[in-house]
Amino acid sequence: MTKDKKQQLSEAIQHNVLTLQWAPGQDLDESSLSLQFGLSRTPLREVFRDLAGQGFLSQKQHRNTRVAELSHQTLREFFQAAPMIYSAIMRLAAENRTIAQVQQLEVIQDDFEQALASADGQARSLANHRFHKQTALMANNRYLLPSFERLLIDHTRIGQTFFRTAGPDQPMSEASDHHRQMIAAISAGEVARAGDLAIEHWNLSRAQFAQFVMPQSLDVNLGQWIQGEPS
Amino acid sequence: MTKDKKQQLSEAIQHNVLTLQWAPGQDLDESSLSLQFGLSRTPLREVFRDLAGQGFLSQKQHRNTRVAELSHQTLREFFQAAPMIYSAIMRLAAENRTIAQVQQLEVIQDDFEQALASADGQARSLANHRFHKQTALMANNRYLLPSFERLLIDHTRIGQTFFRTAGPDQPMSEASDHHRQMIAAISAGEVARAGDLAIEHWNLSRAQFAQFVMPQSLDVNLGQWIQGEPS
DNA sequence: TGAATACAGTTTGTATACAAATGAATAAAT
DNA sequence: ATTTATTCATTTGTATACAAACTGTATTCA
Repeated sequence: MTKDKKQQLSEAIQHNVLTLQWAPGQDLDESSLSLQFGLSRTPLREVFRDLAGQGFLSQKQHRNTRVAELSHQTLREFFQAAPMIYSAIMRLAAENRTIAQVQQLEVIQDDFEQALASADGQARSLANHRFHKQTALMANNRYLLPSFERLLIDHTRIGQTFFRTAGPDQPMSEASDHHRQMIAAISAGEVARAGDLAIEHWNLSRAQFAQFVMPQSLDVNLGQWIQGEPS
Repeated sequence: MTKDKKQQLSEAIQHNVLTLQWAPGQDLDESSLSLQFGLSRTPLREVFRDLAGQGFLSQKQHRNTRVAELSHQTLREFFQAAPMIYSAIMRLAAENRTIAQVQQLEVIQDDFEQALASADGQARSLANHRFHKQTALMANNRYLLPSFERLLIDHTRIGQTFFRTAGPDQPMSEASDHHRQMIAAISAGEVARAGDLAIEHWNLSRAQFAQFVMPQSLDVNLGQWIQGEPS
């Protein structure tokens, strides 16, 4: 019944990164974490390496592992890639979904709506994360997955502010509406419709990004990227 | 003067995987490799983990590390993702390239043409690999990169047969032509043109893939069909 | 005979001790 | 006073011994 310690550690780190409880660029301490989780440094470092490979952490030779940065350069790259990848994932999900996966997605969406009703920003954001992660699972494409997951990590981190501050009003319920429509399109195998919904959903997200305040207090006008280009 | 052993090991593994000297699905032996490279198992396993994260190797809990598989399912996913990603990378390369990078790309292309003139299939294939890897570097997008690199790994592995068997005739010189046109488009910052060239180049590649006729019904490792030589 | 199980050998995973590298603080020099 | 060396404490990287898990073979029992 005892869960795998490495798994626990990995999930804890992911949670802390996604919720911004660990700030972008923040240093991690091997010895304190290994003490905390009852693991020696060897397996701990393997978890670090995995998570660095997935985009949660970043590592440099002979330097301490840290939470992956979120710079203005990062955001620029984000906007260049996100619409295309999100749309592709949604189209493939509509193409390759199984019935069991659709049912699972509906359960996750129920959780998301419950979270929206609550005041818990982290719960909202993480539920949203899980929704999109499930669509990626349904897309079932090992080549697209790593890029999508990286985008989703940073999307979730940036969206934190939005989910934390906003009440369950207009834009929130609109996002939830989109999710419901996505489920319908995926379930019906409407590929083009699913792809269009991804774009639509994405355009809604753009508004959230404007509220994001850079942790390292870089005085960047996010608007310039948001107004920017589609592609 | 002594190069980094881990780096050497990593490059050797990548080389063996890309050239099919190690067949897809083939088991790796930790102790023999650690002996061979004068490294203990700890750093060796870290290299394994990195390369598994990049798509060269695959790992499962309590099972030996192996060369990443190439199944019929893999190929299906490959065809779903490749044109879009290749095209996006090429467009971004045209958008973000620096002069130094273009010059570097020209050097790589010279190498490629030299390799085509030779009879060395591995050299041809690896030179082609380096060309496309350089375009990905120029695209300068951390989100797209991991997906592109995974595609390129398998593209190179599948293309091996083509580069090994064909002489420097029609399709080969056509590929080289494409490369030259890509350099021109990227250098001139012609984004749309670069994206179109990627699609065109990709359509040429499809012909190469046709040489690999697999039994559609069997989800077998491609490796056993590919490998022609001992050792 | 055949299935299940127990055992042994091999391989993977973890802990820990030690080596190498880094960065900060201090001392020396121009 | 600023720059350049030097030292030392801290942190990262590696080697190795040991523990846990898997695989194949042999043995037992129906």
